[in-house]
Amino acid sequence: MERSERKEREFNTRRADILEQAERIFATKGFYNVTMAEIAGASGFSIGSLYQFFEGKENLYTTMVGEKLDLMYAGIREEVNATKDITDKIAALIDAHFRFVEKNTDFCRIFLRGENDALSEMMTALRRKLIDDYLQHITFIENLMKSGIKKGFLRPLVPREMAGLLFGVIRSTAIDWMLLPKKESLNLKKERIMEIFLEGVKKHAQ
Amino acid sequence: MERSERKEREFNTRRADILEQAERIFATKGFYNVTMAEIAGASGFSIGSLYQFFEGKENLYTTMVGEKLDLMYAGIREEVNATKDITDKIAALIDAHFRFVEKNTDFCRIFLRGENDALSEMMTALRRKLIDDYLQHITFIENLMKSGIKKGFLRPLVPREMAGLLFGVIRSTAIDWMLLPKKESLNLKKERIMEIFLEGVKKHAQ
Amino acid sequence: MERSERKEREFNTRRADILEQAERIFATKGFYNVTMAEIAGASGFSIGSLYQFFEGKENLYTTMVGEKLDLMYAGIREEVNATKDITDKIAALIDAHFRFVEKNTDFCRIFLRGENDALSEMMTALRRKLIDDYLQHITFIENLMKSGIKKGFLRPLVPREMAGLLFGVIRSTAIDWMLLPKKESLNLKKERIMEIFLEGVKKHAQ
Amino acid sequence: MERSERKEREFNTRRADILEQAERIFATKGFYNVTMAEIAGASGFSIGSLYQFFEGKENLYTTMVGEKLDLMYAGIREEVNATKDITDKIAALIDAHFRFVEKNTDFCRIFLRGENDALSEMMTALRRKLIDDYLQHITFIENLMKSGIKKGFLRPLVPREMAGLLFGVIRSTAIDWMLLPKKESLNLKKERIMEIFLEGVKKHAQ
DNA sequence: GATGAATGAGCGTTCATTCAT
DNA sequence: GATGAATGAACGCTCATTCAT
Repeated sequence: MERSERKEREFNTRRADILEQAERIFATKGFYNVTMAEIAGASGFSIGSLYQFFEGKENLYTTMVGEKLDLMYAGIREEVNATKDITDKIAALIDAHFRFVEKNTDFCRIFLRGENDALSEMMTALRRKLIDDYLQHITFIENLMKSGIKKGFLRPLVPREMAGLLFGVIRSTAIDWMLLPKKESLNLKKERIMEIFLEGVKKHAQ
Repeated sequence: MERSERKEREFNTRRADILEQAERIFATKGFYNVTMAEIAGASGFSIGSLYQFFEGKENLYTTMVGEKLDLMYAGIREEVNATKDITDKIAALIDAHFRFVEKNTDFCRIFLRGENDALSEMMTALRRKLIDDYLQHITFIENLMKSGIKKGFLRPLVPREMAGLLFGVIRSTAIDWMLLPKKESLNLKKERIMEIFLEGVKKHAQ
Repeated sequence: MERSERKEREFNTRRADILEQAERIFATKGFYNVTMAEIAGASGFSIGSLYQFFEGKENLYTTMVGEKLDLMYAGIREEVNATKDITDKIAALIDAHFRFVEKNTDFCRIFLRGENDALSEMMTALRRKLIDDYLQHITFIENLMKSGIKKGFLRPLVPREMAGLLFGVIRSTAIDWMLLPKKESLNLKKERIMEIFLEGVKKHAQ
Repeated sequence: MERSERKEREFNTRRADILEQAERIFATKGFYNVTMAEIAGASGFSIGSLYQFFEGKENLYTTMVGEKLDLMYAGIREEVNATKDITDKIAALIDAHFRFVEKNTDFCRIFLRGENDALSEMMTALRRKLIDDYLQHITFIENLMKSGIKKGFLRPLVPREMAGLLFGVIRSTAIDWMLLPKKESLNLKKERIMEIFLEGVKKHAQ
C-alpha cells in the first residue's frame, strides 16, 4: 500500500521533527522547565498533536533520550569496528565519542543536568536503560582491552577496570569541555588522553 | 549580648537541621519532586519557618548544595596537604574523594541527576559556583602535578591536562560505583587508578 | 429515482447501526465518559462519518434516546390497545413495560444515571421531550382509569392520580430490578403489582 | 485544647459552606458541567482551598451526595419512629420524605439526572452506597409492613413487595412533582397515596 | 463522499509563597 | 517569633469538531 507508506513516512518525519525540537529545548531548560506548549510551538504543531506521536511529556522525553543515545553508542562502535589495530581502535573510540559530543552538545548537556528522577515508571525505565547501555558500552571497551592484552600490546591488568578508566577519562574530558566556555575542538585532547592512558604519567628511568 | 549569641547558636543549629533533612530528601527525589511541606515535615518545622532560614525553595537547595560541596573540597585538600610525598598526595586525593562519596552517596547522587537548571538567577549562580569550585579543585591538582614534574617524579606533560585526567578517572570511578549495585568499597579501586594513572596501560619493552 | 432510494435506504441502515452501538456504549458509560472516537470504532465508521449522520455528540445522544423512547411508549400502547378488558389492559401495560425493560436494560440504565443536563439547547430539548412523552403516557393511563371508573370497575378516585401511582409502581419496580443483582424475571412482579394496586394493602372486615 | 476545637469548628463550618454551594451547583448543572473554579467562586474560597477540604472533585461530589442522603434517611426514620400507630407511621414516612424533597429539591434533582457513573473508584463507591442505603430503607419499611400484618391491620402479602411498592409510589410522586412546573405542595398527595395504597383502586361490592 | 490527523479551549490539580492569627 | 491555611498561576492532558486530502 503506497498510501500508507507515504503516511508512515510523513508520520516519522513529523515525529523526528518534534524529537529534534524537544532535544534542543529539553537540553536547554531541563525536563521540568519545559512545557508541552513550548515544544508544540517550537515544532510547529498544536499541543494535541504531540499526543498523537507520544503518550505524554515523559514518554516524549524518554523516547528522545533513549533513541539519541542508541545512535551515539551504535555510531561509536561502528567506527571502532571499522579499524583493525588496537591503537587505532582506541583512537576511534575517543574520536567518535568526541565528535558526537561536539555535534550534539545540547543533547549531552542533558546528562550534565541529569534529571533521571526515579519517581515515575517511565523515568525509572529510562534510567535503567541508560545504565544498561552504559554497561554494554563498557563491556565493548573491555573486549577491546582483552584483545589488546592477548596481543601483548597492553599490560595484563584487569580489562574491566581498564575499560572503566578509559571511558572515565573520555567522559570526564567531554564534561569539562562542555562545562568550560573555551571552545577549542575536543579532538585536540585525544592524543593526550591516549598518551597518558597508554604510557601513564610517571617518569620512568631511562 | 549573651542572649543574642544563644539565639544565633540556636538559629544555626536549626538551620543545619533543615539542611540535613533537605539534603536527604533532595538527594532522593530531585529538586522538582520535593515540596516545601515535605522538608518542613521532615525537619520538624512549619512551612512558614523554613522561610525564616531560607529565602525560598531554590535558596534552600542551592545553599545546601553549595555548603556541602565546600566541605567536600576543603576536606579533600586538607588531607592532601597533610601528606608530603607526591605519591601519598595523589593517594590522599583519591582516598578522601572516595570516602566523601561513600559517606555522602545520597548527596553525590544530586550530581548524577544534575538539575542545575539555568533558568532562575539562583540556579545559574549555583551552576557558576559548581564550575568555579571544580576549576579551583582542578587547579589544586594541577599544582600537585607541577610539583611532581619539578621533582622529576612525573613526566613533563601539560599539568592541567594531567590534573583533568586524574580527576576524570576519580569522578568516573565514583559515578560507576554509585550507578552500580555491587557495593564493595570504592577504596579498592584506589590502587588500580594510581597504577594506571602513573604507569599507563601499555606494555613496555623490558 | 431508484438510485436515491437505495442511497437513502443505505443511509438509514448505517444510521441505525450507529445508533445501536451508541446506545450500548452510552448506556454503559454515560454521556460524558464516551468519546466520538469510541462510537466510531464500535460502529465501524470513521469519526468524520459520524458527523454526516448526526450534527454532533449531543445530537447523536439525544436522537438515540428520543427514538428509542418513542419505540417504547408506542409498543406499550399498542399492546394495551390490543386488549379489551380493563384488567387485561392494566396487565398489558405492566407486561409490555417490563418486557421492554428486560430487553433493553442497558438503555434503561440511562435513566438511572440520568444526565439530562439542561445546559445546552439540545439537552434541554431532550429533557423537555422526556417530560412531554412521560406526561403523554400518564394521560394515556389516565384515560384507562377513566374508562375503568366509567365502567364501574374502579373506584371514582382522581384518574390522574391513579395513573401516576400505577406508573409509579411500575417504574419503581423496574428500577429496583435494574439496581439489584438477583435476576428473576421482572414479570413475576406483575401479579403482585396488580393485586396491590387493585385491592390495596389494608385488611378489610370480612 | 480550646484552640484546636475552634479550628475544628471553623473547619467544619467552611466545609459545610462548600458542600452547600456544591449541592446547589451540582444539582443545577450536573457533575460534569461544574468546574472546581465555579464551586470555589460560589463558596468564596480559592480553588486551592477546596483541596484542603476535599481530595478532589469526585470526592467533593460523592461526599456531598452521601452525607445529604444519610441525613434524609435518618430524618425520615426518626419521624416514623416518633409515632406509634401503623397508619401514622406510614403517614410519617410519606410526610417526612415529601418534606425533605420540598426543602431539598435541588439536591433531589441530582437523582433525576443520575450521573452515578461507575467508571472511577469513587463513583462506584457512591453508587454502591446509594444502593445499600436504599435497600436499608426498604428493609425499614418492610419491618413496618411486617408489624402491620402481625397486628392484623394489613393483609398478609409479601412484606418486602409491599415495602417496594409503597416506596415506589412515594418516589414516583416526588419525581413527578419535581418534573412538573405546577408547584402545589407535595403534601397534598399524601392522603391519596395512603388511600390507594391501603384500599386499592378496585371498586368492591358494597 | 469518506477519512482521521490536527486543533486548542478547557479542565482538574499542584505547590511555592504569603500573611493573618 | 511561629504557624499552616489560603492563594492562584501554571501545567499536562482530553476530546469534540473541522477540513485537507
